[in-house]
Amino acid sequence: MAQRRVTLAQVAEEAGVSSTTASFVLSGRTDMRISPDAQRRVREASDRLGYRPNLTARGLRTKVTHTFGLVSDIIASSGYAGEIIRGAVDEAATHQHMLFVGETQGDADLERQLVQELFDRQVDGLVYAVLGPRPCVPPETLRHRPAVLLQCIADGFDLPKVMPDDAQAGRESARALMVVGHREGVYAIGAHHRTEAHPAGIPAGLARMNGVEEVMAEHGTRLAGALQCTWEPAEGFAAVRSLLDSGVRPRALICANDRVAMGAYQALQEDGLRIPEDTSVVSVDNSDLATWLRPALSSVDLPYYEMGRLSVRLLAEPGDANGVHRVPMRMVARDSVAAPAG
Amino acid sequence: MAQRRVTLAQVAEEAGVSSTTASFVLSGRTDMRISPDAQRRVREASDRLGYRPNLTARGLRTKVTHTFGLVSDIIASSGYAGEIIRGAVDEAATHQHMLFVGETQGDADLERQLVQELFDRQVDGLVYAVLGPRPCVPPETLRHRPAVLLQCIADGFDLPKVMPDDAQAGRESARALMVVGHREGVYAIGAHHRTEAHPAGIPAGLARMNGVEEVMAEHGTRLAGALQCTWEPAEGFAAVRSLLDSGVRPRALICANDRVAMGAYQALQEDGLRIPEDTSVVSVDNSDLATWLRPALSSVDLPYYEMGRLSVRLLAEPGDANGVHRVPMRMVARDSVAAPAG
DNA sequence: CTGTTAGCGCCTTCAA
DNA sequence: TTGAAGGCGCTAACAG
Repeated sequence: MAQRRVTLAQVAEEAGVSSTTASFVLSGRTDMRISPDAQRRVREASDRLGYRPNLTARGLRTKVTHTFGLVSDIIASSGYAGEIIRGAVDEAATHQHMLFVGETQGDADLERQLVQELFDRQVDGLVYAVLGPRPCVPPETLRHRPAVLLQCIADGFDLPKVMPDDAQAGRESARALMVVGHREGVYAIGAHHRTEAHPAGIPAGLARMNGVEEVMAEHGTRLAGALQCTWEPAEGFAAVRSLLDSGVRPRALICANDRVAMGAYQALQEDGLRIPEDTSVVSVDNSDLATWLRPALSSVDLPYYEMGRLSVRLLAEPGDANGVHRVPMRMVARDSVAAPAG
Repeated sequence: MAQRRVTLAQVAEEAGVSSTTASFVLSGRTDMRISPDAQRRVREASDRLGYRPNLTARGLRTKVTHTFGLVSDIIASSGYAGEIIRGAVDEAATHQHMLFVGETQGDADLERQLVQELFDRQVDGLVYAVLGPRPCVPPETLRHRPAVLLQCIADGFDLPKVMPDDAQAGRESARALMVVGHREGVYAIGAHHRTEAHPAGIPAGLARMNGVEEVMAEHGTRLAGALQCTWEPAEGFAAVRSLLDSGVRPRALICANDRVAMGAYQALQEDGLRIPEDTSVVSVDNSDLATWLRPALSSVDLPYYEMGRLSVRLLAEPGDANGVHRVPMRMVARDSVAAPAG
């Protein structure tokens, strides 16, 4: 068992000063003049004894804990969304804060409880995150507290909100194809499928499609078609399979994410279509998967790390930051796009 | 700004009792008899005022914070290792604890500092994790503290250690092939390549190869060959490519992980070899990738979530748990294995 | 059955 | 330039 920790009082005694003096010296404050000699004695005593401040006590006294919380529905589940945590942890560290991480599995009760508990622990601020950009209702407790909403579309909450710029993602996807000359035979795969939770279609998908259509319109053209499917490889495969089976030879595919693109690759390759010579493919996520596919996949970066970072930064440097902060999504070009043949 | 929090003293006053009584009632202790009437009054006052205990103050007083820490070198970076965090967070929650997450980028100084700071915050215990199973030197501070080592091979630290059972993974891989009749033409891909950090080969790889060889020997056979490569798709592709180019038609491949297997698929398919009819493939990771490949890949589960969970459990329920805890790695059979043709 | 008293370890006003 | 005293909010001995 750890031997009893050294306290400030002990350091003070060892140095032959009062704890007040020791406190001033060790917290490096200069507004109160302490004689150089006393300073030295305190420092030496502290080192000799291996003093470490009790941060719990300090937090109780000052009401500032140098702690942030990150609560999300199912954060790490989606593989790379763990990047959000990394971004948040890193940014917290640069501000000398530690990060509490909590997960609620989407259970609203648990969520309220968790947020509550974090504030019971006197966190200096809280990031409330959901897995994908979507409407959601944060616990009321957040309302008048230092907090940031991540990927959470919530009207009536006057807080900073961090969102990926999905419309830009759509524009970047389309632009990558337009710029090499594609105009016809461009299909969207997994565009914005409807789910029980999102009867109008996934918000991210809708926003991206708007971006795609905007850019294609600027170039005097439009999508040849859009196939709905969930955002998994098997579904992407099936969607492209059905397209091919109906006799279509698409010139370019705009895939909802890298996993859908993987399915698309499988279907195209099954029919001997070459990427990018016969069919160009672009996608969104810029996950590792994009680099693993052959040929490597051009994909719009989904900046999880950056979003985690920014959220915490907004906590640490509040300023006047309420409102939506859109994190850029830029195309990372690889080898899956070429000019249309012929 | 949050209005001033309600304190226990205020609840006590509102209920017309002393704060001691209020404290006993609200922490649900029964060893001291409080009249039902007083209990009711305290509860009502607490509800009416919206009382929430200040956990910082409680922690200072009791020296128990209901907090654990998880510090690792580069935790979330590897995609699915974020699962470790999830497992740890979940298990902490079941023990009414919150989890601090910290990351050190492998910097030893930062590491010492982080561990120190977590104990300054009075965490009840600490998981020290590294990305892959490997020898490492935890900060001395951990020595006489409640801590668990995760994937960290450290002699001289008398602490519970959690490790994946890589030898079992090797046995499971080989067994899946043996059981359907493979004896010849079995190659290991990315077996245990040497790196700067591991001149003798990656520890996990070595352990697995031992398992593979053990089982194959039991069946009176051995590997036809082992190709070294780093554990990425491009390298797996290149390794299998070179095998095929040298005229070999392997009957089965034991891949170091799902990414290597993905590269293997690409090479095999390029040559028109069918999986599993011509060549069976097994692997380790059981990542999502295994389900995305066509045909779906049989892969030994790498239980990140479970390891995170177990580590925290060992913190929460210490018992006499020092020594190594091996977490089972079991084959998850899918569609990439078949009996050898002919 | 309940209240008084005394800290946990630290910071900070005030007086010397 | 320094020290004494008080209190952050809570719990735990010990009386009554």
